[in-house]
Amino acid sequence: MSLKPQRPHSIDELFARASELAGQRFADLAAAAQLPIPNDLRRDKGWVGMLLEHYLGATAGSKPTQDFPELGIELKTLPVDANGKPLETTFVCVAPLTDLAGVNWQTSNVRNKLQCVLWLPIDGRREIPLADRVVGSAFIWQPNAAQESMLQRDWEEHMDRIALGEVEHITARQGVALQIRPKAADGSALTDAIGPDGSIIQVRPRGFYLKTSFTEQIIRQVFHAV
DNA sequence: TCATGATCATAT
DNA sequence: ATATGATCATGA
Repeated sequence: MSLKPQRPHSIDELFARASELAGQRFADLAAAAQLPIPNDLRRDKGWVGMLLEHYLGATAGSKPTQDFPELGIELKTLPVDANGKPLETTFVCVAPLTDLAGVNWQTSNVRNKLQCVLWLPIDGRREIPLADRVVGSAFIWQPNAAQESMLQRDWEEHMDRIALGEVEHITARQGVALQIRPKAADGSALTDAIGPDGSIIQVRPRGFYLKTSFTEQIIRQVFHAV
């Protein structure tokens, strides 16, 4: 476990590697990877995700693809509390705000990323020192029919508003499972979007996120269903 | 208390 | 600026 793993060649291999991480402390994983561990995540919000990507051999970089495209799998960490309840929403991908002709749910980036997810629950409790937090039990999830139609309905509602030039009227309260929120480095980041009159306007970039109520049901379905 | 809107780091 | 990885922190 101290060596950098090679890229997994099968889903079983990937899952086995992920499963081995259960119970391991971030401090030990960081030490083995020879990575410095921050005191907290305030300035390193993606640190845990990057650390686990490293261990599982995910492709680094900023490509808009699944983490393991040859396996058709997306890797997502999920910070949870002592009861296994998600503490944060889950970022999925950036929301397209222009050039929407031809975009549909079937070929959407959201559906592609969520078709098969290797979830890695992690201890997200801020009251526990980052070094002492541990990885949870990995599980692979694919949306069932009800979940997929819920995601599709939300996605289509959001995209309709965007197409109608109502992006600035979208709030995180909209959507049952999938919400849209700002996704940017800071308030100065701007991108093109469709305005109320159909012309191009500048707005804060937006992203699709899974609401905690949705990921909580996934957790329940996997760990509390008998 | 908790979710929304804001923000942080890094690579390209 | 946009993509990845997300969590922070304050208002409700």
